[in-house]
Amino acid sequence: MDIREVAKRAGVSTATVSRTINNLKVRPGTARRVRQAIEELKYFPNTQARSLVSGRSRIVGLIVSDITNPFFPELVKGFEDAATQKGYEVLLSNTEYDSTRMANGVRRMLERKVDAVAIMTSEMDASLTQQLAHRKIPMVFLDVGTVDNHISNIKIDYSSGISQAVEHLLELGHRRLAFISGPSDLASARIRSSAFLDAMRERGVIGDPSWIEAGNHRIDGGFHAMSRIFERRPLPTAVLSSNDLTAIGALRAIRRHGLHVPDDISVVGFDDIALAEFTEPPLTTVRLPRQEIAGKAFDALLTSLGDTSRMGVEYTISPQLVVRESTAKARE
Amino acid sequence: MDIREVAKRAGVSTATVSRTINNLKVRPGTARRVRQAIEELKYFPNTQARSLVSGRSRIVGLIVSDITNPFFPELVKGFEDAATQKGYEVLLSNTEYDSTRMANGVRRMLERKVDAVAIMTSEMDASLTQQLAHRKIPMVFLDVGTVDNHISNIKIDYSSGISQAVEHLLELGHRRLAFISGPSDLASARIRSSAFLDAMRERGVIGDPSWIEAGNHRIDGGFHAMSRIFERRPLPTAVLSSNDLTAIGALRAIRRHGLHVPDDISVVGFDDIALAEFTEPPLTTVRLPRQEIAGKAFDALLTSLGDTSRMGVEYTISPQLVVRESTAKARE
DNA sequence: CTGTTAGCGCCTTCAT
DNA sequence: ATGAAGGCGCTAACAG
Repeated sequence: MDIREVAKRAGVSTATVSRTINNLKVRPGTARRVRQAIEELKYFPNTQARSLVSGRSRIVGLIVSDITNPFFPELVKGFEDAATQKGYEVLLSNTEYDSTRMANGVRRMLERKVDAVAIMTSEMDASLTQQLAHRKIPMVFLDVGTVDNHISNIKIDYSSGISQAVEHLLELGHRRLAFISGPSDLASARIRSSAFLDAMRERGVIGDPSWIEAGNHRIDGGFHAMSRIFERRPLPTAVLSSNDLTAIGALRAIRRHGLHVPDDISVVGFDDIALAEFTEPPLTTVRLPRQEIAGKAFDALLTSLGDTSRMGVEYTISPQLVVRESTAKARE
Repeated sequence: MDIREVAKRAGVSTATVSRTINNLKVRPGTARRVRQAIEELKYFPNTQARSLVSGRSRIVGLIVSDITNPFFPELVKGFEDAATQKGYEVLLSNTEYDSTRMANGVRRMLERKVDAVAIMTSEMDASLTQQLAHRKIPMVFLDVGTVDNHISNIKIDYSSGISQAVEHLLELGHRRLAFISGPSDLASARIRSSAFLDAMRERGVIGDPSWIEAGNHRIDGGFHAMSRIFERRPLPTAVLSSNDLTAIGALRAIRRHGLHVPDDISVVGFDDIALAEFTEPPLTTVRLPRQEIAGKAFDALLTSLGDTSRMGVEYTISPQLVVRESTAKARE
């Protein structure tokens, strides 16, 4: 079942069938006959042969840190939806935060001749991206700065997100805000921390760096950070967290400490993972729209692929505060 | 950068290079020279060309319901790990529990010429699997019975898992056990329900079907089912849930009701999703080893792929009770 | 053991 | 607008 059979049945040459499939110049009547033959034979082109000759695979790579981290599944799904809608397949690679695995992933991408790659991990290895850049494979990064030839970027306005959260808490009358940060080797986590300080300062509240306690973006880190916060006086009346898992850990520590959220302490997360809606109480958090991020990332790639001017593009994503039940008026 | 350049540099024919790559008979010395040339040129074979001629793509399909459902990420990861380790790529498809999307997924698999497919969705469309069967593409299912030509199955011993949970609760002195089921149109959920009844009966406890309340395998379903349970007297002293999300909903309803887990009511989940460890209190649950399921599924596929006798294989997976803090001795 | 040759299924000049 | 022919990079006979 190949292009020749279709050609025979439609009484044309294989070239004409090929042109019909690819929407090139074919007389309407001829095209119709070809399409009918295709229909009748339930023919579809052999992707391998196609990419062998065209040099384009219609496969895009997606490199993420860890698909079991609740941040990523939605991102992956959004990306795949966008890709499959345009007739692309996705080659997924988990780095597990490990550079060897990252290198393997890149190798697989190269072997399978991906047309473009989205790199949505937190940190990057320059030598690996160079391998891709060298072959002029368009890339898009998640918030790592520089747009360049073939390189696009999805920028996230963390400041805006953190500002909204701080604003929300200040409006509720909170003045003593603590912040549980992410791992300090994670750029996006550092940005969130300083955005917190900035937001406080801008609003004339003393943004004391000592109100920042270190977490690790996991539940246990949030738990321990919150436990350490309890050893200090005065206690904060509200706690902002660098991500939702951290906030969940904090919620747990607060409950273990015999206090109640939000009556005693307000808690705000960041990311809005699916679970945030179902914590006890439901978590007020800053939503990072992952479907949108994924969609824009794919768009950026598509743009680079279709464009002769090889410059990447930059899209900015704005997080949005989602108020649920873990925040309330400050009591004091 | 192709096989010819390597051949030239090594002073052999392309056929010899090909043989070296594929570990066929080549004189050691020659092979060494070829490998060195490969090394120096950083050559790797073009996958497309390879599969065009061999007819095998070294891509396996993985069809799941919804990657944002916490049950699946670990499964996907396990499967990809197993696959990439053997040099296969994974083509992932989300059905969203929708048969149109499922059909699209199968079409994509066919177009990309997958060598085999793992179908890990809850329910199946026979006409679609026939398309695959027709092309003699090996398949493996998650617990849907029949092993056949090219068709393998990963069987899950739900009865054992449910039994362990029931046993655990009975040992703790519980006699009034309720069960929150999954959606009745889901085979695996029905099996769990009847396994509950069987387990009770076997142990001489009245397994009253009215102690089964309907959930939907989501948090809200667990919440509402538990709320309905609270309208009845006598109250159960322990609740077993068809999956963890259901149990989380139940935990929440119990807390809202002013009762305490495990002091007032014990709760047991099923699946052991990552989150189960971090609920409040940490959830006692029956672990379904998803990495293992994924690994066995891929093994089954590999077996079918390498075997001339076309019969599929069956592996059985045994769930394992994980005792955490949501279960305690019955008070009465 | 190794080289030569003929495709795998498709797209793409180059003619017509 | 269409057809004929060559080749994408590789593997699988078939010779030697």
